[in-house]
Amino acid sequence: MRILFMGTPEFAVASLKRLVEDGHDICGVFTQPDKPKNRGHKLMFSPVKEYALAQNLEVYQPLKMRDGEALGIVESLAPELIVVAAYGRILPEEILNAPQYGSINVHSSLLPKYRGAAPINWAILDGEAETGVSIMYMAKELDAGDVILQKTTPIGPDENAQELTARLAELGAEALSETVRALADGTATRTPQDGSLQTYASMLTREMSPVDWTRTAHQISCQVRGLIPWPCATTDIISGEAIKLYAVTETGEATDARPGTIAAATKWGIDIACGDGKLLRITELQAQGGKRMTAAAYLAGHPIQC
RNA sequence: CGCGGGGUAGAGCAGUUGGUAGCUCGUCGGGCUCAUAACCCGGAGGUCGUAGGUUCAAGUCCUGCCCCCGCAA
Repeated sequence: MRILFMGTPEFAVASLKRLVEDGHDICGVFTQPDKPKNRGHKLMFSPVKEYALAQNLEVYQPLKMRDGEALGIVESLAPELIVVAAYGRILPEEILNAPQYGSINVHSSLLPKYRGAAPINWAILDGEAETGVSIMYMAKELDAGDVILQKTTPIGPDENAQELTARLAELGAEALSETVRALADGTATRTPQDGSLQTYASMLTREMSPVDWTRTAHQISCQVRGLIPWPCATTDIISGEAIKLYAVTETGEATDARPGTIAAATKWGIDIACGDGKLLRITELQAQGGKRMTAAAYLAGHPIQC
């Protein structure tokens, strides 16, 4: 099939890669304009652009979607289908409806739950037991289109958002592959979303970082895992300054220590008392100016007396 | 030239007013123990990121470069 792909971050690369490997004719790739990133304001290509260039695909980076230029490109490319995966822009209906098969989106949640910008993170933050991917038609309203195919996967007890994102990228690519095949066969179905069940996954912010140790060990674990790799959960009870928490485990051990106090600091990690009287063990962290390291390594240079 | 922090033993850190480097862990050897990522004793291991400069003397002051981290985007 002749497909126009739109996507930006690493998550989208898996889907584009799968379409290429499935032998589809990728007539063009839309991705966000190069922006000054990182220190020194270096101009960085998006992961999708890097991959597309390596595959000798035509890359387009329109600044605006509604000034007619983008539509002009779409019409000239004449795709049979548009596939969008984390493109990061709202597309006007003229573009969505241009291809004969329409436009479909790879979304990393089980719609109608977690519409919006950070579905993977919120699934973990909320302590969901499972999540998944949805392939749906794109509608005017964000992430509200009819669903074609969904795939479900359990969330591991120690899995963080970064790891889950990588898995869902693959799962999404798989679902996308099947969907495109079904569309071509004419066997694809479409199921309207039950709007009454929708939830919204808003963007993450720094304000979500500080850990409130009066919450339960499990809730805090979800917070830590859900905010990886950004903005990360932080706490200042270890050194007085904000330290990012990268990995924790629920030991299940009970403690009578006051929430937010360090119960133990060993080579296995730093155990902190939580609001439900259980211990949460910090196993990986990052101090200011430092690199991410194990709790044991941190303790070697920052002895804690408790 | 966006802002700031940092590069010292395998890892994490300290290093005072400039006088040839210490700590914790690991590692190696020995001991103890039914046993232990436990404990005791002993040892090895560093051209202090790199290139110059100032100085009788620089990890410690000055300059260029490389790399890392955070913020911001």
